[in-house]
Amino acid sequence: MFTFSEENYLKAIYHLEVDSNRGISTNAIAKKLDTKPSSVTDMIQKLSDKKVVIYKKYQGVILTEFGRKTAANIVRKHRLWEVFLVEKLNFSWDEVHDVAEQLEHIKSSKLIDQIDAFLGFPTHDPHGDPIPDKEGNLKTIEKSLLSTLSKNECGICIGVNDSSSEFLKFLDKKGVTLGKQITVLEKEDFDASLLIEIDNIKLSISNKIASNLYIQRQ
Amino acid sequence: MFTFSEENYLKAIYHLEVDSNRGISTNAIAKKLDTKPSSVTDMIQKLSDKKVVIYKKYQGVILTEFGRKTAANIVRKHRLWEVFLVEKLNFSWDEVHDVAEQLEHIKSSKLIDQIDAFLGFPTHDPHGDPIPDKEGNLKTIEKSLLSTLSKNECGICIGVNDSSSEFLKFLDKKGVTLGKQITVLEKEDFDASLLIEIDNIKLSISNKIASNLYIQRQ
DNA sequence: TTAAATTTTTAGACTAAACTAAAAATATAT
DNA sequence: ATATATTTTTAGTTTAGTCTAAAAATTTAA
Repeated sequence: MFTFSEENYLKAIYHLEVDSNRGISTNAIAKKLDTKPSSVTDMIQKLSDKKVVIYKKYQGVILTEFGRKTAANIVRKHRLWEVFLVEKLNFSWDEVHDVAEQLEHIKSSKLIDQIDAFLGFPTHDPHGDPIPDKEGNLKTIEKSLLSTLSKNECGICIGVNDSSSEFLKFLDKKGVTLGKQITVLEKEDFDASLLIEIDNIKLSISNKIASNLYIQRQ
Repeated sequence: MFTFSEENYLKAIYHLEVDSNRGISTNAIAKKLDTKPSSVTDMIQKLSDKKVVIYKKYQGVILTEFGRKTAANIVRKHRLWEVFLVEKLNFSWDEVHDVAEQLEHIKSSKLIDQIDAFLGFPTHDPHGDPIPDKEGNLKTIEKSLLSTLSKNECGICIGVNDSSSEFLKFLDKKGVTLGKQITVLEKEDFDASLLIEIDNIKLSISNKIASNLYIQRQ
């Protein structure tokens, strides 16, 4: 069994491993968790004792298979709770994160299995991120950044890259939500902004926005 | 804001105050929380600094108004989660306690308000205990122990005194659940056991059982 | 390839929440 | 009313998780 703190470290390492094939540095973990590198070194020692990471001094850490599964399970709980909050309790997608950060640490396999079933076994959370299955595997779907679509291409909004509250609120305001069909009408050479159509409404969006929205091409 | 540990102390004191009109002793709290009296003294100092209890050395503690409301709110969360687990996630009434002990510490007023609404604003938990409202008030209903009913009296099962897993499983096995109508057919002088009727089935139960079941007289 | 910059670890300290053992206060019983 | 028993508090440790400051290792750059 792991403490809340240990679980948070595992989750951070899990997320950092996604876009890195080398050991995860002490500094990177410290930045992610907003703590000090010396604290990370201490905790890593403990996680190593518990066989969830492999650690050699100055070499960074990688998750063991056991560690990866444990971390995936925490992510699974986080994302299932997010779906629950949005689908059943009328939370908006920018409100769910802090509460899910707490709920992900509740220990009860029956609880999370029942939540899973209650929600109809969802595969993705309200930000479009995939939900790991019980074994820690996740099926990814083909996704492209909106900014990579060419003129006249269209697709379905399936997720966000930046899930900050500000960005999500902005999207809500513009009527951009998961499942919406988006067509690229124009691409502006000058500033790389896009003119898109969504729900028969034309909308001009900056490249920054377009680089943070995932689309499934059609 | 309170730590999990502080919240558990508050809840223990709140429950102990129900059947006591004097200060709650260090020993009583230690027994309730399965800890040592010296640990209780330490924690009480801290709770006193935080203005949730009034404490004089060797005199026990009482909750302040603020403390009482804080504690009632934790109990409110615990009981609402219990209802949720039973009504929505198919938990049986003997499985909910441990999970609710964890869920009661989740900090989000929106979450608990939405759960409340989602459940249709229930007034009692699956063991028949009343759910405090947002202000910490609870409306009690007229309840009697089954053992106090006379021959030929009847009533509705509305709660339990002992909510141990063993007792609740026993009741399930015998078909005794909340809302069931129970009629006392016979009272045995010899051992104070009862012959009752429930769902047209006759059942003989010991005095110990009858002293742990709450009934609303009809 | 050596000096400078960066990263990482070590050492020592702090806080929260628990513990044990012993001292102090209070309650009880003859 | 005093001795005994019980309860409560104090004093000193322990562990988890964090911190700062300084030392050590590694990386980068001239």
